[in-house]
Amino acid sequence: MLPQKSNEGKAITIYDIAKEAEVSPSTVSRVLTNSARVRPEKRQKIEALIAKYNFKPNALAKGLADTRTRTIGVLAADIRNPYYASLFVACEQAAKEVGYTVVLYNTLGKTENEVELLGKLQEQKVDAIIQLGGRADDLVSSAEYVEIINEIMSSIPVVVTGKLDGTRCHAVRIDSMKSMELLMEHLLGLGHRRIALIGGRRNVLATFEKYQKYKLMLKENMIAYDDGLVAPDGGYDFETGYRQMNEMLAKRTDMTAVIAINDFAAMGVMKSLNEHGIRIPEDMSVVSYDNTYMSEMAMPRLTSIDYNFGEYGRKLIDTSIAVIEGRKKDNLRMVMPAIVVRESSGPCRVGALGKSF
Amino acid sequence: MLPQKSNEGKAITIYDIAKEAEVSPSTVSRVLTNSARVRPEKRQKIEALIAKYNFKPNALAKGLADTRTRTIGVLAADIRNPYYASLFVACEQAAKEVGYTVVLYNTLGKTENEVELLGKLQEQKVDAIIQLGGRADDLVSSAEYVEIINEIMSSIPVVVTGKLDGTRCHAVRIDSMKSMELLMEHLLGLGHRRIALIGGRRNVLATFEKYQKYKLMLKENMIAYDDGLVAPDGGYDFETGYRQMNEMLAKRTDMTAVIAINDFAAMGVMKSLNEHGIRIPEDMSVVSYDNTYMSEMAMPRLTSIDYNFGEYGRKLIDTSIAVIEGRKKDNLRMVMPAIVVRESSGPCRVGALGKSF
DNA sequence: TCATCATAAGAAACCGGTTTCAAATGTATA
DNA sequence: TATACATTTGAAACCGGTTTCTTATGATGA
Repeated sequence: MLPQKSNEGKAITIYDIAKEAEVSPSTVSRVLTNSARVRPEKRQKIEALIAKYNFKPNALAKGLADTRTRTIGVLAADIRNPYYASLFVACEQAAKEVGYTVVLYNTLGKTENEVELLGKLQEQKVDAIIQLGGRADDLVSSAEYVEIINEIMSSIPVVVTGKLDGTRCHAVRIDSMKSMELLMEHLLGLGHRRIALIGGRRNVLATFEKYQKYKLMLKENMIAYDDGLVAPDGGYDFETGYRQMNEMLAKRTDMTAVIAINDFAAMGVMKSLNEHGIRIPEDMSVVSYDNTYMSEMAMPRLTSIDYNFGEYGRKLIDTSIAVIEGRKKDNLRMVMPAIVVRESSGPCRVGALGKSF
Repeated sequence: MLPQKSNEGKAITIYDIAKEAEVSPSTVSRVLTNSARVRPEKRQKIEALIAKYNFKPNALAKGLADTRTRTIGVLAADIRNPYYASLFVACEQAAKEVGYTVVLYNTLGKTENEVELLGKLQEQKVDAIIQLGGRADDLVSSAEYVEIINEIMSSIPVVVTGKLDGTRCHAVRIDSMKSMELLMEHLLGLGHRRIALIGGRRNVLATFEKYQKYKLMLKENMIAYDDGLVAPDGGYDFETGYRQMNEMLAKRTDMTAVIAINDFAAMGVMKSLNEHGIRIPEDMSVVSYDNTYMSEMAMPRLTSIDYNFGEYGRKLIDTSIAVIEGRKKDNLRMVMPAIVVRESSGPCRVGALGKSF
């Protein structure tokens, strides 16, 4: 019943347009890409037909001919994590602004997926690859992995959020040292001296750096490093935060503040504290990293480190394109974190005397 | 220093392999696609070269030649929402199992983005498009939108999670009626009779159906419908849950249970209740939809409706491929919800007498 | 009016695969 | 050994664009 468009089944091509406009395909292409002048009357006729048929040039053919797809592949550890989701959306937005498209694949934390998906991105001839998390965030990466990345980099530039010694790939990183400095300054300023660290694995670069900075700042403030306040390596999830807080509370209760490795872990920490009848922030301050929407939803709302995803995404895309176009860029760019203070952190209520509960 | 692979700069092609193996490109293609028999010794030689160079056939060229890309485009409302993220990951997994790839675009809830991205998917010659949320979930869709979808459907099948009257597109939907039935049965069984509804917009099909079922079940249980217990149209976010609960509590406090439209809204509801000193579940039961990770993190943990994302994703992909391959399939498939009971819902402690706080 | 030069547009090659068609090779049968 | 038939294989066309090269057209100046 609907008025049938003439693109019955098969999609229409540049040749169809050319025929109807009585010009050669080359001319249609020139109008499409605006790569050369075309006599106004022909241009108009062609543009009218493009509009009439809602013609969309085949991106596959375009990519084949161009050897440039204007597509950037993004490999994320897990898009269900709001941290990566936010960063991905930021990349998507930034890419759009400069006429690029991003395609996303999830590695789900498995190295074999990572390798397989890198291969898929190569097949698809993306112009660059951005790695969000994954193996490239490790403190030291395996020789095999480095070799794989190096082979890919012989044809496609790779940008990571960590670092990859032994490769020439570019990196955009958050200044983890600075982020720990912000939290520690905040807590020390509130009078806290026994500060616990919950969640994370120190074989991840960003976590390692935080740990280092934590120790450094203790020393600078004449506070003895206390290994019992640092939870052993764990994960970055709710369960880890909950379990590690429980375990620590079973051994001691003299800390007055907790730094959780991210919002997920912080939620677990808060649940544990809650179940122990420990009030936040009166009895214990809780702060975290990432400032996802969970920071706002927590009760009380969480003091957290914000990364400015918009800027982060823009820098990732920007760097990728700079490398694609062969413009030289510094191999490492930093994103500056900021602290967002909310109600989960408050003045230390404990004297030098001891615990309050 | 690394031993240089011979794919200096340019990626190697089927022709390079053919030349070195002293066969024609056709033969290499046959080995690649396993589409015809090839003499074992040649096959072996070719396979050795493919491995040696880690050769990856150009997906663009493949797609051009095949007019089949084995790619399904997914248009999600917002991947930062764990609901869509989980569903997307489920699709990704299901697609992988059947040799397909999915590509994701975010509409961020804007119709103009949706239209633009649909166009991009057409350009990329995806074999099918899956819409997660967006305009296709509306109770009634605009004529222009229907026309756009119809035009796309003349070349690419579209599968939606809502419904689209006036198009022939397939749908995979959650049985919203059933999901409300499960929650109501649960609450009624616990003795609740004044049950509030928070969050959501009734111009969204799934929300409308829940509302209808809510009214129906009240009637079946001889409970008078009370408009004051149903919050006006709002959003699906934390802020809406918080605000609407606050507003309702300002007017009345006689309800004993709240059904939130999703976990985000439920978190807002819980915050509001918390600030009013209303205990969960002793004073008020709270239940919700989606069963995302927030259900587990809430304090107390949330009773929520689980959708089995794995199954949902599989059905979406399955339907898409069935349509691509021209196998007839029922136009509508359902996903059955289940209730996960946790600590946020408990027996109604209020007699017919009145409120408890 | 004719030579000169800039501009516009078409023909054809190319990107890297797949597939059809026909030819070549090999095997089985008479 | 000749014939028929099944396997393998290569040549060439094709998918739908872009781009180089060449030619045709139009404008400018002498």
